[in-house]
Amino acid sequence: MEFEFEDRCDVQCIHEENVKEVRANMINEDTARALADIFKTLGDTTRIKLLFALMLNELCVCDLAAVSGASESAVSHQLRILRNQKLVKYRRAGKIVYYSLLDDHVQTLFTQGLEHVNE
Amino acid sequence: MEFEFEDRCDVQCIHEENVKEVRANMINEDTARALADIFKTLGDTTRIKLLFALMLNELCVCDLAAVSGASESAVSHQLRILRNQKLVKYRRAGKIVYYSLLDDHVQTLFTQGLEHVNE
DNA sequence: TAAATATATGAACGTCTGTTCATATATTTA
DNA sequence: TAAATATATGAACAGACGTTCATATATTTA
Repeated sequence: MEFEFEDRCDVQCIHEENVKEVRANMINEDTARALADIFKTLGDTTRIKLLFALMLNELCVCDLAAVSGASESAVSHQLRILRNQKLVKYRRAGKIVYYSLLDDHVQTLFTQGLEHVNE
Repeated sequence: MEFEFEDRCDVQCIHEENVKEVRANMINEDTARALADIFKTLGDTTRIKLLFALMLNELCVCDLAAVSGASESAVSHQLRILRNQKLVKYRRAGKIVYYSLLDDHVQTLFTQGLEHVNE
């Protein structure tokens, strides 16, 4: 009884038609989260620099630290995040690990992002 | 004296040629930050849902709360962030404020992002 | 096999972020 | 003008995040 009308919205201003239609075509929870996760990964200055550097060349962790200005430990931590998001791949050559972009999605996203910035 | 050799890197593994070339073409600090800021803005599930809903229709705050599942207050806070990043615009009609996408950059970025997700 | 080197990782710490709750503002309606 | 409605905003709080420092792992070299 307490929640007899729980399915009725107490807000008056809703445009039912619009809401109904949007709801029917709405992005689902998982997709929204996956999308947010990629953008979240791209939403950090250090990672932006790492990815931008890798757009120019395959580089080892030391090199990445040098060009990004972050410590090697910080870079290593961030590279793990980029690996988990399947944004970079790596190959080991002795003691050294070389990182590179996994595909060209990053390039495309950067270009689109910069287009938004430059306006 | 203390920092007599401060410009010499104590790391041995650096590939000088690569680093030099990458440094010369590196993204600058401000651009990296601006880029990170957009992606950071897109890196939240609630904001993803709001933007996705607005891709489908112009909507008021109440409607956005209804379709996103967030409270009206939370939506209002997030809309401010989207406004600041110039991702959405709004028009007032009496008591009601209608929001819509400012341009189609969001659409493009979403599409690219989803392409990365679906692989 | 021991030392050196390159990278990775866990814990700790301060900062940032998103939500909630209370309240303020703006507009309409009675 | 007072009450109601739609939205906005500030403070507070919990949780997430990025860095640092110490340490572990992997590989090479002596």
